[in-house]
Amino acid sequence: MVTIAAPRLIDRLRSQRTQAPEGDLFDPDCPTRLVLDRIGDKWTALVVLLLSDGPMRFSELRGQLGRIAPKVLTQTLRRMERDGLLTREVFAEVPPRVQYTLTDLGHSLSGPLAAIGDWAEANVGRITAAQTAYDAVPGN
Amino acid sequence: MVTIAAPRLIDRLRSQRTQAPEGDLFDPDCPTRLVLDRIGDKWTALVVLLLSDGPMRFSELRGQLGRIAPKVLTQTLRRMERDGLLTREVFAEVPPRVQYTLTDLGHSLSGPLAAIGDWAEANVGRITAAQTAYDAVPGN
DNA sequence: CCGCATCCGCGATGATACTG
DNA sequence: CAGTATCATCGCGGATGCGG
Repeated sequence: MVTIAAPRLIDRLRSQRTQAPEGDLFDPDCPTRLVLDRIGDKWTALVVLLLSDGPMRFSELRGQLGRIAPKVLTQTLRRMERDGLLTREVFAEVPPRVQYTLTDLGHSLSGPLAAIGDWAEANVGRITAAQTAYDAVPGN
Repeated sequence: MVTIAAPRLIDRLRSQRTQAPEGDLFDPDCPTRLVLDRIGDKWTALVVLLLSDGPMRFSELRGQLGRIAPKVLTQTLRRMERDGLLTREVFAEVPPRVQYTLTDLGHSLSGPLAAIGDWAEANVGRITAAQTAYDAVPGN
């Protein structure tokens, strides 16, 4: 029933790659790997999805994420700012307010990420089922 | 110029969630988080993309991935097998041969993953540029 | 050829407490 | 409110060597 196939990446892989256009995921030395690392860290993907709806401030993000240490959230946001995924605006008010806004680059990532997220939410059941089935076999 | 938005996930987040249909990414206790962890680990995504083109054996994967320790590849493949993403077939030949094949579940993941991969390859330049720009500012 | 066993470093994550 | 500082942990990922 499932007939999705991965197109461009694999094609480029099969053909002898002489010069990657921009980046090559399968080149161990290509910084493209860094992108996957970022996406894969525990919070970046969630932050992108949250901010895709509009700017948020620190506490809002913290509340939505739940159980994230302030230090970790700061680290995540700083790294994302460095990567150009979001911008940070500090308002000299009392009480202080800091607003985080997704850049165009960040917005362009939210689409693919949402697809992954939807897939995850749709298929958790199958995965956990597969896990228990696997664990039920004595050999494993 | 970029106008992509993340749809369903956020909608579900905004509306008071009484009962998630299957899983809820923003619930800290939902195993959906595990999915992101898997995707985010260093090799799973690449393995899915490689296998989306057809079955491969251990050594082939190892060669394409480049610089992966056998132990780590084994761990990755076992975990993916447990999660129901691929199947493992051992052929009693000399020399022995072990073939890894993507399941339907695994194939259904390759689409979204390829999108992420394409995004990564297309935007590495912007990211690294943003990084050097960020690092050039004395304050950071 | 496949991959298991052992040892290990290190970065990511977290809990807690404190400050402008 | 929005962080910073400090300490502790934990498991990924890697190196190396051996076995079926």
